[in-house]
Amino acid sequence: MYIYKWFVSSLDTMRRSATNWRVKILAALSDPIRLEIIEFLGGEERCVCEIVPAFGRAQSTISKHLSILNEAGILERRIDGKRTLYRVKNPRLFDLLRVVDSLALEEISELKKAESILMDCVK
Amino acid sequence: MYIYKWFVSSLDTMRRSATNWRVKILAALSDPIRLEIIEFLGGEERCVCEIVPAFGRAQSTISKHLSILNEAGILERRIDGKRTLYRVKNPRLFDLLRVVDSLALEEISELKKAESILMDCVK
DNA sequence: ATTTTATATCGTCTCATGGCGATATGTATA
DNA sequence: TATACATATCGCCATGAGACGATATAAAAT
Repeated sequence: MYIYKWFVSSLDTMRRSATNWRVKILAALSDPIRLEIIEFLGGEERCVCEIVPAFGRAQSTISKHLSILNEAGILERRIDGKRTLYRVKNPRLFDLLRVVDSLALEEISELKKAESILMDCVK
Repeated sequence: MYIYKWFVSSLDTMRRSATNWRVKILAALSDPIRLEIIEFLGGEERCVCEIVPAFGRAQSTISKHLSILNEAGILERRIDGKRTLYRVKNPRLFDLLRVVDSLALEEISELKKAESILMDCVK
């Protein structure tokens, strides 16, 4: 039953093109809580019981975010007894986030420059 | 009027944290059409009148996608006469997409492997 | 000055997503 | 076996995003 479900869903996923996978990964990353979960994990493996209290959200909410990251192949899930542990699957992800950061910082500094020019005009 | 509007909106944007900028950039990228627009542009500068017919969507739809990419700081807009030209602002973006690709390809090959194992079991 | 062309914006519809409490599932403990 | 614990899933609501036709704006051509 479980295996069947997984098999069907993975076959379904196979049918998606590489572009759709890219979208899936990027969509999984485009949420503030999910980005913070990734930062919270860093290189460590942590159980849900550690992650949930670190964010002021319902357990079901965090669980769903973790599932989204897991299904996008960003996190890896490991079950140990009654606990579930997550970790960032591929450290390349941090390279990706660093590039995003550099783009974001550039954008912010550009806006700051524009703002100060406008401020001078107003004076 | 226009400058005022832009000023207010940029101040508003300034208030967003770096994390929100990251989310904005990633959200702008997490759409198949927008990714294809970026690929279509490549390193070139193209006008909307070239982009619209390349996708089977309404002009208003493409225009909105271009605005989203522009507001996220991914594309740059230049007006020339009655035409509007767009280009990818920062070539680093392509580095980012290449990293996403490598993550996606890894995921796909992992699924293919799992699929073939399951197929063998079924035989 | 009117019309045509190029693009952005608006209003509306529908569908997807995030949030939460409640419930299900599965493991450990008493 | 009953109970507590850890986590995932379900059902619902509210909000947001994408699609599109219609309209607005603004430059170019007539």
